[in-house]
Amino acid sequence: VLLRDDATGRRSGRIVEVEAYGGPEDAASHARFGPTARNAVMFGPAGVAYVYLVYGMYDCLNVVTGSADQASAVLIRAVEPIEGVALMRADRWERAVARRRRLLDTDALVAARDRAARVADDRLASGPGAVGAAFGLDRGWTGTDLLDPAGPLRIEAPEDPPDPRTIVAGPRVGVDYAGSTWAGRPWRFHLAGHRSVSRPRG
DNA sequence: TGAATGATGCACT
DNA sequence: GTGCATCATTCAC
Repeated sequence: VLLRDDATGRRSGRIVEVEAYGGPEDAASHARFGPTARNAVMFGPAGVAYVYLVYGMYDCLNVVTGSADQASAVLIRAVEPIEGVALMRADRWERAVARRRRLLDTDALVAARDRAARVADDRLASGPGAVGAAFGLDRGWTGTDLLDPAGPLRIEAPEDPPDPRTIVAGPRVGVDYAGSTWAGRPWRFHLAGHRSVSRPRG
């Protein structure tokens, strides 16, 4: 369960989709160029957040895993909202407006807001960029200890863990640039048929 | 129902 | 200068 609990309120959700990224040897990983200013936390202790900006507008949350020399991480790709749905929806909408501030006149804004309001609660955090938006995260959260039971952003074990047989493995999304060997590794994991998964058919 | 596309900031070569 | 661990919208069928 991913949980944000701070002055902004409390929001939580079940993690239903992730991707594993290896260290420098993994051609799809941000660690592939070795340590840099952006990925430095990947080369540190496990359990801390690594948030990066992708395509100039989406903040994506990773959990650093393994030892410092392994420099591996897990991308949180989708969450099923449990608490704080209204907060998630508000933050998501706020970002959508910021993203399109130059494009929309009043009528288009109203139409976009109506469409956004129709997005099902189940799908507010269905995708790595959507997780970042729903939980109000940005790169400033990089370095946060996600295992601190009193921290503002953390990961906890669910009371009802999923049956391992319902977990599906498949290739990672959007990493074709890494070449077939690495792009083909089945390192994306999601709950079979879950409504909050980013690509139910993937 | 699915493919194509534009938006947008920055890490990296 | 190139291209990205994405998403929402538009347009084709």
